[in-house]
Amino acid sequence: MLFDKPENTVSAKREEEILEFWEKENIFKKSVSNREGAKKFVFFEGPPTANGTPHPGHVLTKAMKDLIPRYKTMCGCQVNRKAGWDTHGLPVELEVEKQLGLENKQGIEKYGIEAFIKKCRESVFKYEAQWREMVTRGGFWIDMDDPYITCTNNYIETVWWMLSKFWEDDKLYEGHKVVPYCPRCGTALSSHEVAQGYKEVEDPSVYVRFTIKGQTNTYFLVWTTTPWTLISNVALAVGKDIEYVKVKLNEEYLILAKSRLEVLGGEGEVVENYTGKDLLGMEYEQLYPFVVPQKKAHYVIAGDFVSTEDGSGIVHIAPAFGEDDYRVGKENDLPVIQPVGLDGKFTAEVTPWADKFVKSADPEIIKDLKISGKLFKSAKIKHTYPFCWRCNSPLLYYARHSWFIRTTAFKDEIIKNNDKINWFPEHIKEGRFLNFLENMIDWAISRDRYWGTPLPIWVCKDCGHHHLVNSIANLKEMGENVSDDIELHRPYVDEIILKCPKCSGKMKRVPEVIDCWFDSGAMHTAQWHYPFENKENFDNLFPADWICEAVDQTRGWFYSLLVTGTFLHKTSPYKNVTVLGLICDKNGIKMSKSKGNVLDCMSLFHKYGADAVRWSLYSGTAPWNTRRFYEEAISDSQKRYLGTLQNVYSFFVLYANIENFNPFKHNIPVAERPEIDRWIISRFNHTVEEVRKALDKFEVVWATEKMEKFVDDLSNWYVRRSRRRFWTSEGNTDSLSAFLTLYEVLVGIAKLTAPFTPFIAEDIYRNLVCKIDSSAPESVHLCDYPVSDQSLIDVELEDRMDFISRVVVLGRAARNEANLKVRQPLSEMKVVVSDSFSRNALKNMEHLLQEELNIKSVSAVEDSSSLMRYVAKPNFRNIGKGPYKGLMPQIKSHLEGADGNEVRKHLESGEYVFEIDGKPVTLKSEDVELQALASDEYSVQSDGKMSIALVKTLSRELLLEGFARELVNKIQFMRKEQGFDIVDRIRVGYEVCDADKQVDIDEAVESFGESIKEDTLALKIGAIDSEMGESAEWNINGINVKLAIAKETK
RNA sequence: GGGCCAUUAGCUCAGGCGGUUAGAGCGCUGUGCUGAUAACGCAGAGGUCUGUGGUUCGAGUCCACAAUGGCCCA
Repeated sequence: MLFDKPENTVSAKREEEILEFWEKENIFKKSVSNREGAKKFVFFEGPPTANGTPHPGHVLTKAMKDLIPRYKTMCGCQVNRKAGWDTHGLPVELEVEKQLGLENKQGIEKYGIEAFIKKCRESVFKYEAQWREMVTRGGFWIDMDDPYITCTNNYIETVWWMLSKFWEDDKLYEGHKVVPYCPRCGTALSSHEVAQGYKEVEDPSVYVRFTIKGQTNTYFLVWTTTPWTLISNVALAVGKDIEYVKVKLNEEYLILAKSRLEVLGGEGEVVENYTGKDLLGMEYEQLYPFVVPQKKAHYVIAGDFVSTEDGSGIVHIAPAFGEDDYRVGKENDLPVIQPVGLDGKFTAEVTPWADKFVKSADPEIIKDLKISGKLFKSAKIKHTYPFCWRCNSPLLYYARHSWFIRTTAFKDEIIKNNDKINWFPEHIKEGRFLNFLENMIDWAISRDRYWGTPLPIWVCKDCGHHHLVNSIANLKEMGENVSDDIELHRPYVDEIILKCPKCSGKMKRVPEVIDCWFDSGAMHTAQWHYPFENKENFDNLFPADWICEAVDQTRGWFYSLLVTGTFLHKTSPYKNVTVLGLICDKNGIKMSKSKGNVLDCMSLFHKYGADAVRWSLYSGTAPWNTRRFYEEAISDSQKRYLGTLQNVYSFFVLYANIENFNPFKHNIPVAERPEIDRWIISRFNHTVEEVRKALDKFEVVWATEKMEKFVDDLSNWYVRRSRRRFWTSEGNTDSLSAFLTLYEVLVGIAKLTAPFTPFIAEDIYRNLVCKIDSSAPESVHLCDYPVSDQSLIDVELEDRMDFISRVVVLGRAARNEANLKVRQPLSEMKVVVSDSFSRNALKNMEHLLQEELNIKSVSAVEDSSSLMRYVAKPNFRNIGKGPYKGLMPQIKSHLEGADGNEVRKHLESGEYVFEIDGKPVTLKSEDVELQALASDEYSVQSDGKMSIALVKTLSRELLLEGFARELVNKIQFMRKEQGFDIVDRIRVGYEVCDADKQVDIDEAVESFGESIKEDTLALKIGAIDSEMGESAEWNINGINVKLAIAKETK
């Protein structure tokens, strides 16, 4: 045996053997090192967090991130693939807190920061083994032995260096950020966490009088649901274009929005009208003067968020406790009054309520307002308010101290760089991403947490000088007793005291760590520990030619890369980016742990094979669309593509072994091979061209479509039609051509499919090539990607075959309609042809049609008027381009009314001329489409471009042959059913049940006995005898016949 | 509230330059093959291309508005 017999099914076992082979022979590493010195295709890996199990979404990402680098490698590029791990951040901390049963930051500090971050470090790689297993088993090639890891000293050192660049350029500053904050846990919550904790509650709803300066007895009427924030009030906001009124009510004057007059309960009298603009700048008296503002405060400003849906249309502004408040506060340079501690309690300055939790102070504040006469009205309101999902405390919006990167200072450059990126799909570029960039605010990069890259800023206790440490060397130089194995994490770096360069005082580090998005966004530089080492790597491998992640990275990684790249390297760190869509279940519901609809990838790999999972992710729909992912989709794609390919491959091996065919011993130039061989070779080269074109544009799904079509053509046309050529054992040229052709095409498709389905590709290649050619590369993944040979593409031949297969489709349809099964031979098919191309094609490929349709003769007829009736229609495409463009409707109705057969005759002899509104119109045959309608004598089919007619009449001869073919069919079935071996000889007994039909069957056996015997390996056909097995009654084209068979011992 | 995407056969999806019979796979019905066989082939039925307007000789495709669903941002 020259070739190994392939497994019948795509087995997981085969894939696992291939994995072992890759591992043992280091094929991945070789695929990279082989291309040393070649043009580089730069790929950046977006680092996943390994503190959870991999999800189908990750498999999709990995699959795409594997395909393109494999393709580019085979195209001759060197594609380094350094893996990465994102290791810092709140999710990791939360996981550990849960594991340790800790409930808040106090708990962590009690537990000990050092012990805590040790646990974090362990937890980060808790699922690494599972990730490795998924990545390896999926055939996703990436260098996991030398990954970049965001929590290593090297990585952190580069991040510090990058931060220093921002610092030196005054792009890193201190400020405040209003965050949803849980005072009990002492932590800010992410928007996702906040969304989990909304509840409907009853809160106070109070209207308060703010005394206007310089006007007696006149007040702004202000509404709030958080009375405790009134102490921090610094301004009132109105809508610029909203109408306001002054109302005289009893002895006082109140100002509020005109459309909110209902607040006054229908009382009072409007004495003056304003628009918001008129009120701007008006000053009022501070409500609670516990804290004296350091800047100008307590006047009216404009706010675009002011609405008149509730309240009074005048909004109280406390920048310390509201996002909008903070923003307008900054815009108007208002002070921030924040007499509330991180524990949510008032500080000592607020004498009456010091050390009281702010929300609990509300009733007392209301009481106090009432006593002082500031309260206009007080009630309760039901609304939704966020609570901590962990401890159920009401969240406070709280301005926390934070560090920012001044991204808005180079926003224009960022947007300019975005313009140079190729986005796939394109709409993200000008849509979602640009929208995000245009609404950019400064990037709050600090986090009041433990497990993260420490913000390397030290502050002098004495003179307040700030210093940003930009390297370990710098740390050692300025710090006291920095040990050589210092770990750049809390609490170790917290303990380091620097000597102040200004006053020699002691400097301590600020407590914050940084946002882990900065970590991952720094990878283009930090993965190399640049500039401390690997300068060359950085120079050669920046920027990336291509990156690819899911759509949720638009404001994540895609953004952080672009920001850091633009600032540091003045360019986008990536040139092309493919954005992947969401993974949903069969019902279009997003796959998520909480919904319990996540498919387990490893079991899918085991059940269907990684190739099948991969193909199902590449095909079907474009990668950026939302993708429904479910088992049937995988088994479908397995059957549709891999199963078909596997079948052809097994077929080849089966017969190549029987014939002992060795492709290296024969050489038949393609030009000398039969047409059908040249056809499939042409189709192959065409497919190569299209697949390359698609992949060069990252249009993955187009490539899969072309490949599926090709494999279908190969199996269901080429092999089907050529089957008999593989059965001969005589080694004639025709048979050898077939073997050579199928061999070459199979090896070609193995290479073509290698980046997509690397396992089956390797299997085919190793068996068909390495088995007999020791000089060939040991793996398909070390080969070059097929290049389409233009000289082997024969468009005319492909068109001709296309024409023939259309004739076949029509022929089969005609048979179906006339209820004539293919087993029943027919005498004649007429094909109506009007041009020399079809006439040639028909003549040329007559035998294909005869075999495929079981028809004795195929003839071309020029004139079909006796067969069918024609209806003429304009060829819109042609006419629309010509001078009669404007007359289309008239032409259409004329042609519909005309005698189609007449029109056809005219066209055949040149042109068809008629008049519309007295003007002549001349049409050529390409301007008109003719459609045929059926007639009775024939079974006629037409597809608009051509027509065929099957002669339905059966001669005695055809009828008998039909019986014979039917008998063969039943006998073969019985052979199989009774478990005979393929080579067993038999004798056949028959008995006709309908006496008057006896003669028909007898005659059929007489005339076609030899061919029946040949096909069924029968030695004799006669009456049923007693030694034969159980007889069975069959319907042989309407005649009931009993059949029995017995083994002949020779 | 803002941005973007989607809506095509019972289901999952193609439809690249606007051209008149809108395609594929699955499912369904019928049927074939039995020397690739626990497969597979073929045929048929099945569509007001979400709706309404518009541009055009011609719209699934371009434009406007609307509806429904999704993602993101507030």
